[in-house]
Amino acid sequence: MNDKYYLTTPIYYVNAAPHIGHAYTTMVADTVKRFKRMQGYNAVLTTGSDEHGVNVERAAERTGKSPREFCDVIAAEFENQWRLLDLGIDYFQRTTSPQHARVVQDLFERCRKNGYIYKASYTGQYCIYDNLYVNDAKPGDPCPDCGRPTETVTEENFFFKLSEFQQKLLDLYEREPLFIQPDTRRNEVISFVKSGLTDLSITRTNLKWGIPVVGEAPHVFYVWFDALTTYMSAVEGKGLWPADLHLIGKEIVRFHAIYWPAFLWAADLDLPKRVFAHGWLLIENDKISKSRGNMVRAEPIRQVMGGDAMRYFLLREVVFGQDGNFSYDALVSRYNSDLANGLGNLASRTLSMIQQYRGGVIPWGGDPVIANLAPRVIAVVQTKFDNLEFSQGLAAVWSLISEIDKFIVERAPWKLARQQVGESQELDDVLYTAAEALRIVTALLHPILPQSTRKIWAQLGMSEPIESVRFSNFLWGGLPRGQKIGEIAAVFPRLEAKDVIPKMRELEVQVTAQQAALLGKKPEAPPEPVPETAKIAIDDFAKVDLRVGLVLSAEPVKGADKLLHLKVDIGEAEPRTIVAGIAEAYKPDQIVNRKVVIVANLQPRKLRGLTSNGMIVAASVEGGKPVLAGFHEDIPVGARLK
RNA sequence: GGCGGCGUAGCUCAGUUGGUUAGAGCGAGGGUCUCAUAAUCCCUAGGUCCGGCGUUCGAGUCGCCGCGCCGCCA
Repeated sequence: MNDKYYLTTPIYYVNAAPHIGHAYTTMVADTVKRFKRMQGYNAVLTTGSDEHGVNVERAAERTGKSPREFCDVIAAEFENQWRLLDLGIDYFQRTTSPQHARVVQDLFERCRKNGYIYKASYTGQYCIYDNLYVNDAKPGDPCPDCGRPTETVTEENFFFKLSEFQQKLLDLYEREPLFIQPDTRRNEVISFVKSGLTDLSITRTNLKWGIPVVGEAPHVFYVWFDALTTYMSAVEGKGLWPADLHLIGKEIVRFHAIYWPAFLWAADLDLPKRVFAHGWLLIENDKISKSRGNMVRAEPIRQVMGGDAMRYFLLREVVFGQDGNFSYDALVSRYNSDLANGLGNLASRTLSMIQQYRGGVIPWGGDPVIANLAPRVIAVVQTKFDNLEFSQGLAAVWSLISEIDKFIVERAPWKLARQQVGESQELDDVLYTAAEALRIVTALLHPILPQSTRKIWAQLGMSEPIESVRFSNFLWGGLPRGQKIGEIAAVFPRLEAKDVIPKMRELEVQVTAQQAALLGKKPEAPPEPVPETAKIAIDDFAKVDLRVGLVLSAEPVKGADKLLHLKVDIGEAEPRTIVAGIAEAYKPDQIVNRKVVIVANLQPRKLRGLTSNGMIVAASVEGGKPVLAGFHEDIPVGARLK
């Protein structure tokens, strides 16, 4: 088979540096590409950057660069991110490429020749940030999407006769249910189109940073006519159009499912086969946004846990098409339970038994149970991945891993090795079955885990590169007998959340600062690193004896600027001696006679020769002075906090 | 306000065209093996399937009403 499979990601707008949301789409695209290649397709992947528009002009101005220079920097940042993540990008198309401009102009001419373009005057409210006209808005109204003020625009535009395509679009959705997926998006699109389509303004005269309309200066193409066309211009003359799959985010469904097919029809060009809109990645159940300070980048995760860990998490944990939640906790937890304990440990135990019991040479044998199960899993994975149901496909692979682990325990090869010295067909059967199943699992996971499966493949001693595996000849028994295994090393070492998460957070701050500099933004205060504290049970809390205390006396501690020596009555026979690090915030007379909160069962500790029997509770922010906890209503000394 | 979707064990979710004791993974508790990354394997969770009414011999699974959340549109 030598059929082509052409897929795309959206082209990313260069007003922001790449974050995990961009990486998500692009990694999924890379996964699909690798999977399609395993099916024998000549799979080709395009991504790129959307570089025109007022926003970019303004952003460039802020950095003192020309728009072109500014775009060069940010586009390079995206390309570099994809290279670091080892994503198989075949074409990186920039809307500022001259070759792209030609294709856009050609598309326009075709539409015009066919009578779908006309000139008209337009006055309306327009949001320059979202590149959207705001229907029914009055001057001064805010943009319903971003809340920023809209601008009043009056100009002569070229319009596209979108209204003529209403029925044709509805017929398309009816005839090709897969054209726009998942179903919720499809329903939205259908109901939108049914409600009626108005013609679309596709040029601007008040914009300089864009592709000129030939012979119609000062008209310049405006966002969607320009941006969507990259999917074609990237592969112009390569025989790859139409695209087999456009992967997009749910926020741009309308443009891909309505505008794009209409443009292509108007120009007598072929339509893409399939548009799939995924959901948003939420961080702690919140939309990713700079203002919320919850930005997560791919780079810290890649550096600390590896790109494969991130890919696995996103494809397994998030149902593709729905919104999904990202958290470092969940990432580490998935990594340990599935990759380290599951796949990694299976590889480790299998290979090390072959090493110990058979001198590192894979014996010949078999077991019908696993041998029969494996082809079924291969079939399921193909179906699920074809439907972009990655989490379900992965669940199927892990069900096989679990069966293999079970099989190994039932047969107890370590016992066979002890009982039957030397040759033993039964032991050979178990070892071959485990190794062959590992080979199958490894190859199946290659689209998801390209780097680590390459390592396991080498440890199995396979001579052909894993990239050359094809489903067409991917059968049980393909592991050659007598093959010498490679050097064994843990592919997914267990990771401790408490070590790894702070490391990623630290890198996150660094990367954020670097990118801010790149975008010419003044270094903002680093987003408050919200410490992620582990959840505790109520019993844990009950261990802490918190009491209401009255400060009887306070005096400075000699030789210590920060410490106060306090006597605090907490309802016991004798007042407690407590040494507190609050001298910079409170003078002794400010604190005497105040009711405070005391940790009464803290281990005594010696400070500057004084023994402190407890701790005073205060709140503080990084670099700020402590503020004592207190009460608004009166409460007797000695009362317990619970 | 209109249209659509969702609400199932602590967490994340499966639950086909309505049918015997409602499932999986993770987490938690107990046990086992020892090849392995303190990994694996086995056992254990008794959850008003958002609430109410209805259709039916029988509803998590259909209908209506209500509550809550979300998406698209206005």
